[in-house]
Amino acid sequence: MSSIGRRPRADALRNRQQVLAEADAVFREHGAAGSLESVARRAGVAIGTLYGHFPTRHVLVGALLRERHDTLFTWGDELTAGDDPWDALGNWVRAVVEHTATYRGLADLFAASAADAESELHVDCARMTAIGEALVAAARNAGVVRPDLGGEDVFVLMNAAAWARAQLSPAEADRLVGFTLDGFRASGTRSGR
Amino acid sequence: MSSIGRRPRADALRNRQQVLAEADAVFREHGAAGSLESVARRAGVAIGTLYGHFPTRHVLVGALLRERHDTLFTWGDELTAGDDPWDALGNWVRAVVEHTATYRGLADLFAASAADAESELHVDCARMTAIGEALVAAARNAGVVRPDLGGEDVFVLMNAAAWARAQLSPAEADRLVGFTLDGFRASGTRSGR
DNA sequence: ACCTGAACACCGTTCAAGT
DNA sequence: ACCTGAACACCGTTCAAGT
Repeated sequence: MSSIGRRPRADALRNRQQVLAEADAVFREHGAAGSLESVARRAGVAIGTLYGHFPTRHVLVGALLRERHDTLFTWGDELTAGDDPWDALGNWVRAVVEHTATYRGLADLFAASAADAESELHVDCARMTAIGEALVAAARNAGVVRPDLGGEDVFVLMNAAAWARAQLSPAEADRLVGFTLDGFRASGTRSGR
Repeated sequence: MSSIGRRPRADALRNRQQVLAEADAVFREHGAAGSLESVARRAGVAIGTLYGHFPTRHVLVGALLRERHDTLFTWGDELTAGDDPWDALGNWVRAVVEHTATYRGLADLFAASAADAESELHVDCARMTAIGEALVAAARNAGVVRPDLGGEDVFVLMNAAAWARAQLSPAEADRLVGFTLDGFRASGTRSGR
């Protein structure tokens, strides 16, 4: 039998939570590639303790995002069932862009994880792509997006825009999203005409 | 009097060129954030020699890009004088995206340099933005792009797409460029209708 | 069961000493 | 005028030793 379900030691639980809290702070300040030694230092634990709880950076980031992703993905599934597929797609893209920009460099992590099935973040990327795919399919059925648009296009836009949001300027990144979404529309359905 | 115009020592010149050659190789393999120690090692010089010639990473990258940028920017100026402003804009964007993707992480360097007037790459970013501005102005006069489009939008698209090209997939990044350029068009002028 | 911190390998950057 | 490489500060990651 494994130890699943076993109550963890009280100090271990506290260490784990301290590390998560400080990792969030360090990643917000210095990006998702921020120093793990500084995380351990700020959390008041030895570096080995950090590695004991989170063997890789992907696992640590994955633990930090777990809750936020659960909420985000559940909401994404609900969007799929809505009645305005165009607005659903736009709202989804904007929300994920904002989320992905919370840590500078998170888009790079997602890019690496999408291509690496071993990464702890791979399932998250797959889920994100799947939701995009569903939203695109609904919009395609409604005839509001170009017929050649795919879920992958949405994933690329979201990550590229998140990169721009964190590295260049939030406002400019939002403009980029707006222009590109307009480019996603089916010919002749643009709002401006 | 400064030593400008003075003939550099033969060994110094060779070291400089060796460092440039190996830096290009290392940056192509490992990105623009690749190890400078490995560059020096591969070039057969001490680390201090590298720093003597190139005091910062920006200076080194700037020296590597100088020629390519001269060619690129001269061509960009010529594009401005052409007779099809829409094609000119598209060709410019696609060429710069491909260029910026030669070193993974170069878009990040450009993003940092655009915001930092002290960076050796800042003038390059300013020049890139200025050419984009001129191309957008010409396209706006011709009525082929939305009136609210700016040169900054072009800069953002180019860097975000270069990021996507290097981190995700070249083909997908090109699709993103295509969609976004379509979003740049003035209402009612899309090719597909 | 978990924590500690030394150990190893690597890197960026500076600078006194050489030629 | 230029080159060298030791020195310092920092980091990622592992693992034997402790409790």
